[in-house]
Order: sequence, then structure tokens, then C-alpha cells
Amino acid sequence: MRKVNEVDQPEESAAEELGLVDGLVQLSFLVQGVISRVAASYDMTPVQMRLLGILRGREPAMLELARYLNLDKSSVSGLIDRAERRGLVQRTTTPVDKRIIYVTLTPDGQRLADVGAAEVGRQINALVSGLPEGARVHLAALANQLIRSEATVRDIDRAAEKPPM
Amino acid sequence: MRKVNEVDQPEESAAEELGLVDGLVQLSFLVQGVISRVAASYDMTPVQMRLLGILRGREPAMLELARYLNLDKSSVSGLIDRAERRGLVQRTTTPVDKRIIYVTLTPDGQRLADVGAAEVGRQINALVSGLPEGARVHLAALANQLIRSEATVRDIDRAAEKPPM
DNA sequence: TATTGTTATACTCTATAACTATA
DNA sequence: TATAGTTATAGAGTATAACAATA
Repeated sequence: MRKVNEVDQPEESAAEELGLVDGLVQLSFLVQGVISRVAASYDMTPVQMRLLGILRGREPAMLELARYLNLDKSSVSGLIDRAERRGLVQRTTTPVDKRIIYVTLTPDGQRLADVGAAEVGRQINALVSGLPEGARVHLAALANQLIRSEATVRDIDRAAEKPPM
Repeated sequence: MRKVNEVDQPEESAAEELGLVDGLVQLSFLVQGVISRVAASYDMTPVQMRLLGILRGREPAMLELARYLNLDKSSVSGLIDRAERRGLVQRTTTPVDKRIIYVTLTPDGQRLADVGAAEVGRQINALVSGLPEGARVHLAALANQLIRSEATVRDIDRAAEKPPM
């Protein structure tokens, strides 16, 4: 018994074969665990880590950031408050529309974002190092396909709510 | 530029092809997003959802639970306090060792755990529905392999810290 | 009026340190 | 003494509702 939809970790377990759903769920916990541990090693939380990742090469407005992170704008206000207090990010404005506040990485933030992403990369690569090259390529392709198809679904949903004018 | 180690979401983007690391990271966010939304739809948090998932078919002690969830025991105390207050779980003891407190699902908790897991399953299946059957099978196999290899690494680490007596 | 963001408030979640009870 | 859990405390993260400033 206990074969479908675990939504938890198998722990050391008897190495039972998980179905696709459970496999993807467990794998996501595994990857998130890597991100959490790397974040903690730099005295950051997973959300802060993700924030820095998003800000690499971007200068989004608060509301855009809320959409990226799937958070309420008020949550983002607090998140940026704390990151700014730590000297990792900066709020900037332009005269074009004084309501909009853009968020950018400080040099310190940039450095931390870079080393954090590098470390996550190292650990994920270590995780997949046991797979043969062909399997890794295939896995990347599958992941990309799922991500793309989900983006499509999301666009359709968005279009349904807010039809193009 | 910006090709390696994103650690964030691609958003609607120009559908660029992500590397394996970024693909796995994005995919994990995607799956966690499903879990978060399902949890929210039952007025629960992702951790509570995961807790219920773990308790399906198990009756762990507090410390075991902490290990499953990768949390400090004090965090688990609070988590169980709130879940108990909501009538989802129960603390029980045995005369064998009165220090140990076991956590079990209440009938309400069981129901919620079941419907929650089912809904997550539905949504993940919808997510992979675009993949041909062969790809789905392969993906499940790859996920299992990664999970197993990580479990092995963890066991080795654990053995290194605490050699078998 | 509508949009962008902040503030006030109230929870949940989390860890550290100190504590209690049992072994 | 060692182990299992709880409590006190402090801070991060989150959403809702009300607010201020700009468009």
C-alpha cells in the first residue's frame, strides 16, 4: 500500500519505486532543499536567495517582482525592506512615473547572487552527476518542456481573465 | 548572456532553452507552486500540507517528524500545536517510554490529507499531460534515480558522522 | 478614478537557548 | 547524564485592509 501521491519525503526507506507524481514532488523537495541549505550557508532565507536570483540581470518594479515571486505587493515591500537593510538591494525611481519603484542589486547583492547561484549549480550538478550524459540531456529537455507548457497554460488563463484589448 | 544558474522563474519570456540546473530549479518551483496553491485552496500552508502527507500511513514521534521535515524539534512543536488546534492531528503517548510523543492524523486530518494529495496528483498529472507516455515513464525513472542517489549520499554522510556501532 | 507602493495588523514558520520530565 | 519535548523569545515571511502619492 501507500503507492500514490505521497507529498512527502521517502527518507532512507526501502527504495520503493515512486510514480511520476510522487517522483516529481520528491524531486522538487530535493532541489528546494539544496537551495535552502545554500541560502542558509550565506545566512539567507530561501526567498531572499530567490530574490537575488531574479534580480540578476533585471531591474523589476515592485509589482513585477510580486508577480515573479507570486507574492502580494505588501509582502514584497517587507522583503525588500529587509534586503535593503542588509545592503543587498536598492530602491530607485525615475521622473517618468514617480509611483514606480525599481529594485536593483547593490555590488554586495550582486556578489552574493553570483556566488549563491554558482553554489546551487555545483550542488545540483553533483546531484545529477550519477546520470549518464544522455539521461542528463533528456532530463533537461523534459524539464524545459514542462516549464514551457506551464507558461503557455498560464498565458491562456491570463488571457481568459483579461482579454487582449 | 544570462544562461547559467538562474534560480528564478523564466516568466512568459522568449522561451529560451534552460540548462539542466536551471531547468530542475524552475521545475521545482513549478511543482512547489502547485502544492502551495492546493494547500491555500484548503486554507492551509505548504508545510501543513506536507505534514499531512507525511502522516498518511505513519505515526512518527516528534523527533522523527523533525527529521522528515528537516526542522528543529521546537519548530515541530509549534507546527503540531497549530495543527492540533485545527483538529487535524493528535498527540499520543505509550507507557513504554513516557518521553516520546507520537503524532497521528484525526479523521478530519485524514480526509484533508487524502483530498489534498489527490488534488496535487490531479494538477501534476495535468502538468505532464502534454508529454507522450514514453517520456512520462522516462521522467519518472529519472526522478527516482536522483532521489535514490541522494538518499545514498545522505546515508554515507550520516555514516561518516556516526559510524555504525 | 485607477495604479503603485507602504503601513498596520495578525498569523504562520523558524531557530536558539533554556527549561521540564523521563530514562 | 542523556534523551524527548516544550516554552520563551526574536525575527522572517505572508496576506488583508486601509492608506498616501501619483497619474
